[in-house]
Amino acid sequence: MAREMLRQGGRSARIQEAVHRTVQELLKNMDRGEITVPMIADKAGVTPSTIYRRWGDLSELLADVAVDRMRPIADPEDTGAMTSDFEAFILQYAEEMSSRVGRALLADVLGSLEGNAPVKCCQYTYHHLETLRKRASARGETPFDLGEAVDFVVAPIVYHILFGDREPTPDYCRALVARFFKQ
Amino acid sequence: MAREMLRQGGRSARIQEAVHRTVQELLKNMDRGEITVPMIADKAGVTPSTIYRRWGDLSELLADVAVDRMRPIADPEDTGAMTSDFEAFILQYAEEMSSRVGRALLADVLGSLEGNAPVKCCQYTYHHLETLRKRASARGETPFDLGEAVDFVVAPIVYHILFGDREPTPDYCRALVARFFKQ
DNA sequence: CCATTAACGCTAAAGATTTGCGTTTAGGTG
DNA sequence: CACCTAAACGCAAATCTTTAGCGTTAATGG
Repeated sequence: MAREMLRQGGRSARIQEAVHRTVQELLKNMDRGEITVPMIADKAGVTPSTIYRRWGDLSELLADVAVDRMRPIADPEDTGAMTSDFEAFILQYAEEMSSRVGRALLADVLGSLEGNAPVKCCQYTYHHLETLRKRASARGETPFDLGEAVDFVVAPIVYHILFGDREPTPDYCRALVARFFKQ
Repeated sequence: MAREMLRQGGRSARIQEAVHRTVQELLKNMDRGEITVPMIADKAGVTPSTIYRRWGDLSELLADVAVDRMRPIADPEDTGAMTSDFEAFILQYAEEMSSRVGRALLADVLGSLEGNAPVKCCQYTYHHLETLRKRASARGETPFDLGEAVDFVVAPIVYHILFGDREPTPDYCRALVARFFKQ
């Protein structure tokens, strides 16, 4: 997001909502390279200057929307055991992030020079991992370390998606997970 | 780079050279957010349309320049043993990539939607690691696996730089390296 | 040395971004 | 609850960026 809103209610919120929704719809139907601020403004029923003043430029707006779309809606599935919980979460994470949409979200999040979209995005991941960790603790399993989970499993997956040097296939992801718990 | 040049000599090469040099100078003195194509064209003594036709847009040009700047100029230092070679290389890699300039290069490389800047950039890393691996083999040491080196060490460093969730300090990097060789 | 055509320069048109100014309205205050 | 203040907006002019047409230059191959 650009700056945090000083005014949260009414018109301001309605416009944010309309703009976000418009961006998401446009992203479904066209390449991000073809999307422009005036185009978004028109479809959202707002003037371009409103968008420029509020978000700065297109990449900040896209990053804002991307972070919003990445926000967790549900906790990771509970499969009954830590390792299977973890593996299930990672497989879904890799699939989502390596999809066309996921790659676009990552690009948008990392493309914002201002703001702190990257940190927010990565906090969502930590949050999910933390949920799994607590769940494991509650079961009496010896929990894993958050930082190590990111280093061993999440980081490699994201690296390969970003640099395109290999595909994060389910087999590859399972191997990462296995290596992590066997360390 | 946009497409590969069909004509490599004379004027075409001079212009590429001038534009690249101009971009690098501008990057030293100002934020990338303030740099524009007409500004580059002016300082390089070219018309803007030439840049647009050849590179497409600013982010492609920046990616092209960034890849160029990342191209290895020298092999990693030879310290006499594989583990110290590897650690020395990683420490330098982390320092370069986490610097102001390095973060900008990474952002530019990953910011190009077209082209294959990310793959090229990452191939440079593989090339360096391969050099270290061969050198170890020649010494009679049992060499490490390239893919695992990226997964265990390079990927976490890059992840933390990109998402800003922690600093890749020398201590942290050394711990990654130690974990890799102890695995 | 000549022919071919990729790549360039110039310029006008189209489009995106910024800016000034008046208006609306959210959030606070008496 | 009516009022005040300033944030956020709409509108429109000015500025800047990007695209496209067309003639010119010069790299490459014969």
